[in-house]
Amino acid sequence: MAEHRYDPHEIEPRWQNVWAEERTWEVRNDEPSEDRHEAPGPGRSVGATDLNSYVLEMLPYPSGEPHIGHLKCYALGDAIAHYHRRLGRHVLHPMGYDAFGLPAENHAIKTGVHPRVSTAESIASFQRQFRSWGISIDWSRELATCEPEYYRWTQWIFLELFRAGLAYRKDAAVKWCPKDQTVLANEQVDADGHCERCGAVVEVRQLNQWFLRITDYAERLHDGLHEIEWPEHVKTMQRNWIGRSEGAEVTFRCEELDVDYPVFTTRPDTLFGATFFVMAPEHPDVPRLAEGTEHEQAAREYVNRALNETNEERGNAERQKTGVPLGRTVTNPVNGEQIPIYVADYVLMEYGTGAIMAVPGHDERDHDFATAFDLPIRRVIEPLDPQGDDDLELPYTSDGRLTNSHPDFDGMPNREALAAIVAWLDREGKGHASVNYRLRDWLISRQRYWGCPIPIVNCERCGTVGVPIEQLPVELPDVEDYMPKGRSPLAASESFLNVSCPECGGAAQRETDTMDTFVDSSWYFLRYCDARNDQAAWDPAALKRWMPVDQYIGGVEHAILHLMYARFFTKALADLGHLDFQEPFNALFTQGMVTKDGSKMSKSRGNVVSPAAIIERVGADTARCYILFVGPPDQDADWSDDGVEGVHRFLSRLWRLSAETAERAGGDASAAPGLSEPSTAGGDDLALLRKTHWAIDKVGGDLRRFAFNTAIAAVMELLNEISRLRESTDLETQRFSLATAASLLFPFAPHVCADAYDLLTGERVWEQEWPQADEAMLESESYELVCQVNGKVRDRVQANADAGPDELKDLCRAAPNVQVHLDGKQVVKEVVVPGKLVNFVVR
RNA sequence: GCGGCGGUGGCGGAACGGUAGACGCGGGGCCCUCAAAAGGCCCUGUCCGCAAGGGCGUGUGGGUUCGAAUCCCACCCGCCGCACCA
Repeated sequence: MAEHRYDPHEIEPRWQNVWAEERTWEVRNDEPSEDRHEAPGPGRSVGATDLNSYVLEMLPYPSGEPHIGHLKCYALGDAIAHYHRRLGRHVLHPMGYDAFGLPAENHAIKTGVHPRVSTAESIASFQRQFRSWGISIDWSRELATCEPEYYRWTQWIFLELFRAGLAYRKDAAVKWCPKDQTVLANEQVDADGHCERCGAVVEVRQLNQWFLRITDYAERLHDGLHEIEWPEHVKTMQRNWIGRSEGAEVTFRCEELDVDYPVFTTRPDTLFGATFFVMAPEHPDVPRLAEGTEHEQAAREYVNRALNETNEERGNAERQKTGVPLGRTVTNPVNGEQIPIYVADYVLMEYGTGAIMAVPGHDERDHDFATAFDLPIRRVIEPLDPQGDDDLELPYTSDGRLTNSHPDFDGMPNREALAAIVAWLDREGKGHASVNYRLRDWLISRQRYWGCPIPIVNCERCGTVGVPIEQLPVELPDVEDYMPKGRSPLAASESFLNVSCPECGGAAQRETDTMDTFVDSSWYFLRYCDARNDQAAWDPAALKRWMPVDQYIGGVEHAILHLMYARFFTKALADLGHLDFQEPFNALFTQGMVTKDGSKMSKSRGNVVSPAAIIERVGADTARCYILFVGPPDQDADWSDDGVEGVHRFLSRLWRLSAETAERAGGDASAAPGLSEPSTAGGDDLALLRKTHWAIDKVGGDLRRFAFNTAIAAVMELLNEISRLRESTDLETQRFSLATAASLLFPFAPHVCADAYDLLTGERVWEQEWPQADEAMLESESYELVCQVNGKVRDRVQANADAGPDELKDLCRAAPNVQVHLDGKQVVKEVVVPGKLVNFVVR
């Protein structure tokens, strides 16, 4: 017998070539929506709407080479895509590149290579590696967000939003990174006020910026979470980010200046306890209020200091409260009291109205401030049933009943009083119930080169004018100097900058900011559906066929931003009549990180595992299989080179046994192709067939719940059994079991399984229906009955599958070691679980 | 502080309320070999015992149950997200 040796470096390219040449994984938009398999098996009732499936992994940011996290993500998605195909569905499984953005540009600045060039190189490297991994991508739909064919439609979407009033420009205090020389989105600044990318301390600047009105969608983004199958923690993060609070808007009036100041509060029940009023340093009325008072100078100095503070300093709740009185008062609308106005940095301009009513008796922050400034603290809620000294002290933030408020409300439970007070305010025209959100509008302007140009022309006569659709794309000019200098490098290109106004034809200038890259990735999943369309962003029929995405896969790091923005775009585009669905991703799976020696891989730690090196050593199948085998895919997994060897041994054994078995069967599988299950069997043959059906059942179930690690373990068990029963089973039984093992493992290790299946049957495993477990084969005629006494296992005996409870009890009672523990005792209860166990409770 | 997730052998991890530790790694022993590599077979939670068998075991303490890693209560520890959001 010839020596059979598993050689992934021969096997993998060979099958990759077949798939590339035959364009196996391409799907068409005009294929009839019917089952791909001629004869759907029993239980294969895939509904009409289920016949198309869209499996999508988050598109990679091409920088350098793919890392191990990419391997995990695409190994995961590929397994799902293959499984869906084998269930008879058409599967859209595309790939693209999120190719604009700061990292590419920074890298370019460092190395002197133009971002267009370095990005193209990275993309080429990603393509090469993805192909070497053998992932089943429809390459005909490949895209990169930096291509004019793509960003033409990014610009079109921007203009649609602009026309709908959802893209607007305003002066705003924005976060400015002095190192990257650009404005940052709130989300790109960490909690301590550092630039997320370079770590520099962020400053504040006033600039005229483009925003997208995501706040209009706060409520729908919040409520829409109910209808999608996402991990609970991701939904929670999104809810926290949206930050919905119910409360009331209450108007406080400054009589001296004749101005109303509405505030938002979640606690209108504590209104009678408001003893002062605080404005944020950024509040536009602060200078005006202080003007002419003895505090004018102090207020100005305080505001200046506060504006120059970093978020790190300002965000610290622990530090002593600071502030300055403005020398004015406002009227508390519920009791007419005049309460002093302060300016203090613990109040944020971005949230609510930038001003608050302060209730030191029932809010910790207000209490801190009142203590520091010796302001009155009034209790207006008392505990119903004081639990300890804490309840009798202020601030008291729990529920209770009203006191010191007003005869109409005193004594009322505070929740009830809250509603009653809001109703009263409403009647009096002094306030109303209100919902407030933490979410802010999305700042998309970037003073950077490597991004999608904002398709706007600024005309002195006509104002802000959108570029007409037929003039799109506004191409990114090929400038020499793309170093950021505080304004966009695009402004340096005269030919780009100076245009004639699309409306009046007069001299005008282009907008020179580019868009945040999150804009590019907020709609790419739509473009895949119709990636080569040069007449429109998509044909609605194509979206109807594929959208929404059935299964989206990616890292948790995108739990908030990317996923929120994509949802926002979907809702906005639906409102504009371009889409007929509200949520882009029906189901989401978030994969865990791959670590090395327990910590995150990084160049500085020197613990980076390169996918290319692993594949060079053991092949793509092993690498893919290992990363899915090592643990549940949603959890972090530690990379172990020894563990990889174990999986390599397993695949090696699968292939070797298949090759040997095929040879013993005559090596003419292709002459008589096909696979059928041996019909009559007994003894070990039956045992092996049973194990095979057990594995079919197990792997299918595990795939449906993303338990890839146990699915692979089940195939390992099956292979161990095949190997163990090698000498005592028929060749046909072995052939059937091995081919089934290859078939079940194909979604994880496609090359070796395609090869093994071909050797054994002469057929293409990816064209085969997913195996069906035979119910009858899942049950055997006897099983091991567990015999317990007082819940402890004392013996095990063979029982017939059809034995009744009495028979089982007798069997158990007769077991030798059970008798020992029953001896001299009285049985007070007998528990029988047919198919499992018998438990005698004795005294 | 708030919210979420988790804690099981030497390690990664399995276990619809029903045999804890599947599968893999690591370790030990053996076979094949002149030798090695590769491969194959067996053992491997822990303590007592020659063995049969028994005791103890899923972060801690309680509870529910014939039976708890699993359900409930309290607590400890770890990770992640948010955090002066009125």
